Amino acid sequence: MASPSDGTTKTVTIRDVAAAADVSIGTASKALNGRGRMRVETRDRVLAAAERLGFRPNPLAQGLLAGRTYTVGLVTGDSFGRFSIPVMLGAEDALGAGQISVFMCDTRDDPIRERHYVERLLARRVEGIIVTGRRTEPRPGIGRDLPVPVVYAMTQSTDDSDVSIIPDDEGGGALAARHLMATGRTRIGHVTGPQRFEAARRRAQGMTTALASAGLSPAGEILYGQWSEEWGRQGADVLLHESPDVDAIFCGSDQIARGVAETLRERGRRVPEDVALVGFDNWEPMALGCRPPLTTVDMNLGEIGRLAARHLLDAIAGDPAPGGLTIVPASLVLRESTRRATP
Amino acid sequence: MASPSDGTTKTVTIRDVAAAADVSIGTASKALNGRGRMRVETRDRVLAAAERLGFRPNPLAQGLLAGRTYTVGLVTGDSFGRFSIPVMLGAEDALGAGQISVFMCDTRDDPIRERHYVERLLARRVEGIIVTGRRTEPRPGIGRDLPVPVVYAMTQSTDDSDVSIIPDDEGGGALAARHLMATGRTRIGHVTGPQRFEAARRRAQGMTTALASAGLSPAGEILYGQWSEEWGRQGADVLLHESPDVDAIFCGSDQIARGVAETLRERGRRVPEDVALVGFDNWEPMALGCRPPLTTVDMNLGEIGRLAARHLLDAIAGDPAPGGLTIVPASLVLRESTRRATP
DNA sequence: TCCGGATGAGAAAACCTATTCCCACGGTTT
DNA sequence: AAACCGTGGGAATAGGTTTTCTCATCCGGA
Repeated sequence: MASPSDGTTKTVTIRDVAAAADVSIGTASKALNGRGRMRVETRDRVLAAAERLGFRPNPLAQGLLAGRTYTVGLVTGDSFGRFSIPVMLGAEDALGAGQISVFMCDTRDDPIRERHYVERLLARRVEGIIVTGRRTEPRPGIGRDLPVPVVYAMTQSTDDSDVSIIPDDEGGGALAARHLMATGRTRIGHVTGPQRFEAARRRAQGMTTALASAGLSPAGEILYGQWSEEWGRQGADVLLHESPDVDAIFCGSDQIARGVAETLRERGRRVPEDVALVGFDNWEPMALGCRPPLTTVDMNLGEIGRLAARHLLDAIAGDPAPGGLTIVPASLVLRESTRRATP
Repeated sequence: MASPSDGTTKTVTIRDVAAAADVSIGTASKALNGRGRMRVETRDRVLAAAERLGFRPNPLAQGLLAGRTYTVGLVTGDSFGRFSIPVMLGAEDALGAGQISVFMCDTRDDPIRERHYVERLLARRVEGIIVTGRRTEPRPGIGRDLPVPVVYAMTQSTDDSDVSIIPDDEGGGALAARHLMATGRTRIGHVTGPQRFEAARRRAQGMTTALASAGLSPAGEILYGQWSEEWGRQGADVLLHESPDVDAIFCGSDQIARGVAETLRERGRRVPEDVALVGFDNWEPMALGCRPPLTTVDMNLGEIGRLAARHLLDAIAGDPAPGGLTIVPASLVLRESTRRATP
C-alpha cells in the first residue's frame, strides 16, 4: 500500500488555498479559473498557494454545480473479448483526450445484468453510453427514452433511430476478392462461419458481388460452418474435393484460415504458389503464427471505437448525429499467403 | 439516440420529491433513507412521490457529503490484452457486487500517460487503484505516498511494501511436470520464452524442481527463445535433434506449444502417443485449435483479479493487508495432448 | 477644493444536491 | 403545570462556482 499512515493526508480544499493566500474563497476560485478581475499579484499569490498545497478541485463539487460529470459508460456483452477491446481502446482514446473518464461494465451478455448496469450508470449521471458487442447482429436497444445519448459500436440496435457503428463486412469481402483477382487468381473458394451470422453472409455477399463484376463466380459452394480451426480443416477438404482446381481461398476468419492452411499443406498444396489464402479479422497472434503469415482483412475496430466516441461527444455537446447505421471501411493487410508467385 | 427531444428530461431532485409530497427536503431525505421518525403515512407519501417522479439520488451530492465516491481506478499497460482482461473481469466482478464502479485507463505502457491517468483518478477521488500488467516483472510503483490504497495485479511493484498479486509460475511448471510424470513420461523437455522474462525462468525452475524430486532431470537443455509459434517450431527441431528419445514436452506458452505440435507432426511423432505436450496460459482459441487439443496450465487470472479487488476493498474499509507478494495457485486443464496411451 | 460617477478589487452570499442534527410545535401524560 | 413524545421543519454541511455587493480610489467637472 503506497498510502502513508492514513489520516495524515487530508485533501486540500479551496478553503485551504484561500486561507493560505489570505483571500476569500470566491476570489480564490476566480483566480484559479482565470475569471473576474483582480491584481496580478493577488492572482499569483493564489496560484502559488494552490501549487504549494497541491490543490486539486473536487470534481464532485464541480459536477454538482455544473450539472455535468464528464464521465461516460461503456457497456459490453463481449466480456471485453477480442472484438470489443480494440473498440474500447479507440473509444477511450477519443474520450480521454476530452478529459472524459470511462466507467466500464461487463454484462456477460446477460440482459438482467445489462439493465442493472445501465441503471447504475444513469444513477451516476454519466453523460452518455457506448454499447459494444461481439457480433453485428441487431440487438434490442438498452432502453428507450434514456436521458443520455447512446451509441452502439460493433453491434447494432434493432431500433433504426439509434446510432450504430459497424464494420464493413461486405466491403471486406469485396476487398479480399479483388485482391485475389489482382494477383491473378480466378478460381476462388470461400470457407466461413455459420450462415445464421449476418457477418458471414455479408462477407460472402461482398466476395460474390466483386467476383461477379469481373465475370467470375465462386469456386464451389460457399461453405458455411463454424468459426473454428477445426471447421477450416474440414471445409478445406470439402472444397478440394468439390473443386480440385481451386487457386485461392477466402476465409471468414483467421482461425478458419489457419485450419484451411493446415489441410492445404497436408494435401500437398503450397501456399501461396498453388493456392492463395486470405483471412478475416487480422487477429495478429493467429495471422502471424500461420504458415505462411496470413494476408487478412482488418475491420479497423479502433476506428469504430473512435468514431463511436466522437458521435457520443457530439451528441453530448448538443449536436446529435441523425440515427442510423455508420459503416467503417475495412482494409487489407498484406502478408505472405497471397504473395504473387515470382514468374 | 434514445434520448428524446433533449431538454424535456430534467433530472428529478429531492427538492421535487419533497414538493410533490408536500414535506420539507429534510423530511423527504429521512423518509427515503429510513432514518428519523415520522408517520407511516408521510413516509409512504414521500416514497410514492419518489417512485412516481423516478427520483434517483445524485451520487455526486451523496459522495460530496459522505466524502466517498464508491469508485476505483483500473490502470493497465497491457492495452487490456490477453492477460489483463481476465484480471479485469475478476476485479470488476468483486467490485461491482459491492456497488463500486470502475474507471478504466489504458496507459499503452507509457509512463507519462500512466502518471497522467493516476493524477486524473486521484482528482476524481477514486478510493483505490488496481494496476495490472502483462508481465510479472517487477515494475516501479505508480507513486509513493498516494492518498489511496494501490494493489498490483498480474504485475509486481519493485517496492516490497506494496501489495502485489501474481500467478504461481513456479507452481504451474511443477504441476505440468508432475502431471507428465504421472502419465508415465520420464524424458521431458522444455521449450519456453526469453530467459530475461522472470515468468519463463520460474516456470522452468518449477519444472526442474519437480523432476528433481522424482530423481529426474529435463531432457536436453531448457530451450529459451521467443513467445511465438515460430520459435516453438524451431525449438522442437532443436530438442528432437538433441534428445531424440524425448517423450514429453512442456512449453512455456500455448503459442509455443502449437509450434511444437506442428513440428512433431511433421517429424512423424504422434501426440500424445509418442510425445505428450503441455502448454501454458490456457488461451482457449490456441489450446482448442491445436491438434490434438492442448493440456495446459491455467493461471487463474480471474482469481487474481478478484483477489486484488478484495484486498483493495479491505484496504478501503481500513483493514489493509500487509504489503508483499500474494501468489495465486495455477491449475491444470486436461485435454487430449497428454492422454495416457491406452495399453 | 469638493462632489458625483465610474471603476476596480475582493468580500459575502447564493447555489448545486442530499444528509443529518437540532429544535419547535403540537398534543398527551403525570 | 411540567415533562414527554411524536412529528416534521430548518439549518448546517460538503466543496466548489458565480453573482451580487461593498468599499475605496480615481477622475473630471464645477
